[in-house]
Amino acid sequence: MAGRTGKGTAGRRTARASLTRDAVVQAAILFADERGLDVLSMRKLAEAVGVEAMSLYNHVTSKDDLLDGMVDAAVAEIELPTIGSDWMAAMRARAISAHEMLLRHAWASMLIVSRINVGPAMLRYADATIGCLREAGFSYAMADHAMNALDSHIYGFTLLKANFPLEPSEYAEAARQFLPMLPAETYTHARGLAEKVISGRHSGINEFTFGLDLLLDGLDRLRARPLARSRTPRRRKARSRSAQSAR
Amino acid sequence: MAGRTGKGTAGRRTARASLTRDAVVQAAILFADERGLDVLSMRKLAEAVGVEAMSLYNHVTSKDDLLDGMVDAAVAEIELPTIGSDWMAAMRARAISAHEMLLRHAWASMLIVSRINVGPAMLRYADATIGCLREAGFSYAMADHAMNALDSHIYGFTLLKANFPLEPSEYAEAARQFLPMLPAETYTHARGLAEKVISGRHSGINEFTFGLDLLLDGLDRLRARPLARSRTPRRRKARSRSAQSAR
DNA sequence: GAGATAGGCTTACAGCGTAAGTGTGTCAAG
DNA sequence: CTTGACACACTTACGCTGTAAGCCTATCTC
Repeated sequence: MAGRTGKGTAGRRTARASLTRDAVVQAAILFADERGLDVLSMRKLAEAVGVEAMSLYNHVTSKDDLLDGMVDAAVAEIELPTIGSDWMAAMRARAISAHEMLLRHAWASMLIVSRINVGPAMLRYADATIGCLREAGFSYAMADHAMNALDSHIYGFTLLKANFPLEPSEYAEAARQFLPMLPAETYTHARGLAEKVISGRHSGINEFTFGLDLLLDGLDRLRARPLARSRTPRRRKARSRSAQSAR
Repeated sequence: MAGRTGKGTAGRRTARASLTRDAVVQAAILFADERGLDVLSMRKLAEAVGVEAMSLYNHVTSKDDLLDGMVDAAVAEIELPTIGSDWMAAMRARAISAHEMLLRHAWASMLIVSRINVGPAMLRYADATIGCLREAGFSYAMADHAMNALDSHIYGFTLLKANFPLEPSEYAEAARQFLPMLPAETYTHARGLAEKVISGRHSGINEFTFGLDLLLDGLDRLRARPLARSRTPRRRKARSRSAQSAR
């Protein structure tokens, strides 16, 4: 699954061979950015770089290998959290940086959540994140939970947003056109929301930072008092243990 | 894009025609549950229901139409939040029910986040959710933000979990085998986490409810003081000292 | 009976990932 | 300068995909 290491024999550089694994991966990223992941095929990518399809296989072992390379290159663009400083600011910056990368590369979210990623950039990214949280006083288990919750938000939010086919400026008009499909008796509340968007009193824009800050604030409280988790009475009794030590 | 309406001419029922759109969709769901979405092709599905591939197109307009039908049937399995009762319990139950459905139908998360879904079940689902939050005192805008944050967690978490190729019982052993790939100097913290899992002091299991409860608790606080609201530039940070803005 | 129709069927096509084998420009060693 | 090896591009071919187009017939309505 790993693929080639890139430049094996160090210094050698032939005059003819301009194509490299890295060039193929970069071309694939550019192609997917511009035309979409579903359009990316080995034949079309080959055409884009000026060779025949099968020639690409001299540089990647399979299309999956190529996709792995694309993912790791994309993850390498994420700003790593700086260990030691204010953890909340660092994790917030990390999440926003990841979100921005995922918007730049609309294909990336889908690839990341649908395959195993153990490239060097991904490992570095996870390592820096855990390190930042550990430094902030979280246990390994809590750091693991926190990273997982934050990543769920990052990928989930971005996927939902990327899927949504409209620009914010088009929301109101789209809602107006969609309204007739929402009979008032059946879909009272969805209709109410749509009308709010039409009226201009709600933009319909969902901010990435809304859910992110809910999570960060909650994590901060857990960090402050890892034992007594919440003030809400009902359900969280048995669970509060797993909050801190997770057996 | 919509697809057929199902039974057009009401009462008619031929003796011969046993296949219906619904039967095709249900067969596809069963197929995808058992063998995976990537294996599902029109030819294989046709074989499974005992017809030729092209015969399926008498009941669905395209494979995309079939996938739309699968998604809406899956969403229909989610327990709707009951309007009027304790909103937090209702939203918690909704999220867990959705999560369970997504685990039953491992293909569903990916389909839901990667296409536009406006089937009746999805509309009902969204409507009931907004209604529940409105009833709890959230504004339309806040209800929208809340639903989006919760859904991001639901789909993001489930996708990350579904992608992960191991059973919890295998975590420790897998971590042991993976350890040599993590040089201690380069990946100090990730290695520390892996060792924690190996030692048995951290299961490695990430609970869906961990992030979910962080979000619900945060929403509850926002609901209590709706003035410190969503678009706040940076943080609702009176008490946590590490207030900071990370742009 | 006559005609319409729903819903099977076969055929065909362009595109996919990639296994397998061929040809050639460039290198290091003799 | 020759030679052998290798890197790397090439062609061909296979089985798979979704689906357009058209055919055939059992069953319905009149």
